[in-house]
Amino acid sequence: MKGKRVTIKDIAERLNLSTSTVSRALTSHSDVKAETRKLVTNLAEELDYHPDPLAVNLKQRKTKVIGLIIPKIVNRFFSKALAGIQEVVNREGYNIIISQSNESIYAEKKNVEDMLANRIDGLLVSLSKETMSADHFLKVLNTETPIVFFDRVNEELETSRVIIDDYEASYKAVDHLIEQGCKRIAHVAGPPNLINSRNRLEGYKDAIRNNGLFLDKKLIVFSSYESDDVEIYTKYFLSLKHPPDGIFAINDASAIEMIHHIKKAGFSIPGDVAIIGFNNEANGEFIDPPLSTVDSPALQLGKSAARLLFDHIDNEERPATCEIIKSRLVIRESSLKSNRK
Amino acid sequence: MKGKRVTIKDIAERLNLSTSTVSRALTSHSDVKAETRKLVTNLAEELDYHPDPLAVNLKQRKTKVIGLIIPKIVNRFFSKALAGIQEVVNREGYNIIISQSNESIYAEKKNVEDMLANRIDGLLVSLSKETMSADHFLKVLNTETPIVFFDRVNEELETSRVIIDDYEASYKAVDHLIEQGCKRIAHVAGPPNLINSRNRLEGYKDAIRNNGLFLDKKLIVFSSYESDDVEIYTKYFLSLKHPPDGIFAINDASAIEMIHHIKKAGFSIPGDVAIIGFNNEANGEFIDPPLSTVDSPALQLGKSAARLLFDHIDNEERPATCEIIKSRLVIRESSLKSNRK
DNA sequence: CAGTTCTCCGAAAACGTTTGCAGAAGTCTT
DNA sequence: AAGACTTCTGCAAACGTTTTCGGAGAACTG
Repeated sequence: MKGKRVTIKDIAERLNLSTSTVSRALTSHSDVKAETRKLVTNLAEELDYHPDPLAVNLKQRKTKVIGLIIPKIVNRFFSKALAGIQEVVNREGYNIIISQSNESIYAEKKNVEDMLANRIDGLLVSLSKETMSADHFLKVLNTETPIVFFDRVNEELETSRVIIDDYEASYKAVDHLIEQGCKRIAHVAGPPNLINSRNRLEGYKDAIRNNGLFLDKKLIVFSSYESDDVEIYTKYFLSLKHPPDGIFAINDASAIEMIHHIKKAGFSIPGDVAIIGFNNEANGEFIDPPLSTVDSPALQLGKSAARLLFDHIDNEERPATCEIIKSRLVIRESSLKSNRK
Repeated sequence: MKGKRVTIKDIAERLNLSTSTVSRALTSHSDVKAETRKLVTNLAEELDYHPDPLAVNLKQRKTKVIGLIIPKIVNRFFSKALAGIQEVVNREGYNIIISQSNESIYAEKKNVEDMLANRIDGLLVSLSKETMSADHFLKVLNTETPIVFFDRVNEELETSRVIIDDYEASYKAVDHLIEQGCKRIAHVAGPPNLINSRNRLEGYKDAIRNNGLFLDKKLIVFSSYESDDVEIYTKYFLSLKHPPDGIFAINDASAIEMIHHIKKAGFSIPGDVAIIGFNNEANGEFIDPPLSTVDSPALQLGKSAARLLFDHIDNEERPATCEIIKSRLVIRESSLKSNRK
């Protein structure tokens, strides 16, 4: 006995009304007598009526679905952002269709195509590490579907975006390391085509220079986010004639792994080399030594991005804006050389 | 110039055909001359025609959406499962609507209601830690919507489920600890209403007993998955007259935090107490000492659950089954007392 | 060549809503 | 008391498909 959904027609028949009146009574849109409205809403309640989203959407020419393209769900940063997005999206009665680029530009393009074939009402995206140009998003824009980029954003397109204060965060982190007495600070940078990697790199450079230290290009490496990456550049750092006495890593996972390798090589942390990570991931607090890091509010980032997207969906004329979420330095022991803890 | 979607009618007009013929030509369903089919498909290709999923779904009485209810997205285990689910769901051309119970039975019930109001074609769920009974899922079953439980499953309902081999995994982990010479092994168990917690507890108990050790109830604590939890029960263990010399934890996060507290209290790992975690999360490999754990294949779990769900969607008569995914012991240093590394 | 079977295609209904238009009451104005 | 508003409601079209039914013509059968 397949639950036989209650339709608007059922209500109309039982009340001797037309479907139009019932519809109007329910959507509270236009004029219908208070009395009949009461009648309708009561019966609807009683029968546990829910309008069929399929029919409504077809009529309204909306899918009530927003697309999300991220590099990797399992990346904690993105799953946190997803949680934030999901919160506001659900509150709006929308659904999300997720797809992962897996850091591949090829997959990203394919995802965009799929999103377009389905009909989505809006698109949220954080670019893959391989993405250089944003041409594949032009098609989406042509259909008047709003896009909001977050974290790994694009700057060519006339779209809204929300990012964290990468430059400042980076500057503050490096500044802190210098305050602790570090003279040779290494930086593990992200893929250089990502704007946030570049911003962090700039923050790093400026902090070094403004403090009168020597900016040694040998102390900068670019992470490819590959798994065997970390061991390689850690060993590289340690093999230098003048190894770094401080490291600003691309993320906590990288920092934690570096600590492991450095300790194994017989150096002490933070004594020989101080380390600070990025993202404030779960385990950083409990490793040895506890990891200093930058708390990047991924959840809030997701929420803001989603809200911004709905702004655009609700108001076609809304001009594109850029929102910046403030991060926060979290100092633990891995970066504390001085004893004034 | 809002992209003016190409419809089946446009094709029909340009070819002087009826919409029905075009539809048939495209769906390759029934009889239409090869020649006209060619004509239609070519033009469709040329115009970049995509059937409007909204209309198709309304007609087909399907939403092409499956619901997913999990405790927390940011929990790495679940985000991995989500990645697996997402993979097969997307391949089937379905979308996912996600909701989190946040470990609350109240939220879980609400989520189920929402899923029902939207129309979903299937439901994937992993229960909250508070869930005792599964009555709130009966409504779903009444609408003939298939449900598949995974990991944190329900046993009352006549539904398919996929789990990991909790009992065996637990047994093997504890067995390993005993092999290493542990005599007093503690167990951090999960909420006792979750079947997988109970299975692991049983595995633990049997391993203890079958090896002729004394099963000390004082060495069993139940985790509530709250964040301040770990410190409390770690201190409890250490305060015992006869503290444990081995611990089998509920998950890696807990194990890592315990290691932190135990080291801080002046004990050595694995010397004084050996530890093994669960889930094989990212950082376990690089902490000090590297964490032994049980690798639980969340991705595969998600994939299997999703595939099972589609089996049910495609075939209403499919009987409910239970699939068990094998886990694997990952031995690192945190559990190695003997030197035969 | 009349009857039968096939092959292909079109008309129209259907899925469950929303909405423009118009008409039926009722109320107000003068 | 008749016109002019209001206020409420119903009809029917529409959203873009799929699908049932039946019909036209071609091709075969005897």
